[in-house]
Amino acid sequence: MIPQAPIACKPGIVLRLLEMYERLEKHFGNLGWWPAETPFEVIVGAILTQNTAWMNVTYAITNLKDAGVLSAPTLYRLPIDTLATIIRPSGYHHVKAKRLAAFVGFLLDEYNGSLDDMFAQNHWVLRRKLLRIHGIGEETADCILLYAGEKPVFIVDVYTRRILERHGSLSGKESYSDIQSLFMDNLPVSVPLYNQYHALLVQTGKTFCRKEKKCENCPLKEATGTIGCFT
DNA sequence: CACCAGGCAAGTA
DNA sequence: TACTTGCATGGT
Repeated sequence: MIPQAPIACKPGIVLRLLEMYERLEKHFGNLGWWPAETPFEVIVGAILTQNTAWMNVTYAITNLKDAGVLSAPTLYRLPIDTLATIIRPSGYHHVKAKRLAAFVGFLLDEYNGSLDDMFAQNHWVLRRKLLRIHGIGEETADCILLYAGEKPVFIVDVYTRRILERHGSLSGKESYSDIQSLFMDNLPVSVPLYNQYHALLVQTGKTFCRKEKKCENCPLKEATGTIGCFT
């Protein structure tokens, strides 16, 4: 179950965030994110899925597995154009090949290729290091920390923004950090909770809140209005 | 056929 | 700082 909420929180907002979570959880059940077999595969998927449909990412990851190069040392040895060809189905493949190479280079240079060593440090310190890697921004860094490293960091993505905006809880001008703080200051610090909450928001976004779709039958349709904070 | 997907960096004003 | 643009494939 959900641990106790943090001390420095706003109870009204806590209740609304938890109500939203419970409605989504009841509708979708446990989504079991991240869909990957290893932490390294999580990180590769996090980079490949940038602004890209997940189905296309699965094709690229299958290609990497078939080629036997889904590991840091093998990826690092691969010529960049060869890597780009292998991940081509995920789109932006020349850009993403460089981004994968940048991360793998960082991992080998700084931690001798060991993800355990990389994650064996304060995760906010690690977050700053990840953000310096070419191709890793805030969302990708947080995906790596939460889903590969099991660190309690809340992920903000386009669906998080869109869903909260449609419920009148955001003006649209908030920064990534503003929205991340909205969740982290008002929810218990919990890896399983952050894991499932983000997965639920993405699933809700895909199912009910895509650009072309209306919000019919959305589990949040009957939910209370704005969360507050920014409106 | 048009539209869009689980971002990010680089360029411009 | 605050926009704008390029990057690209495959499903619906």
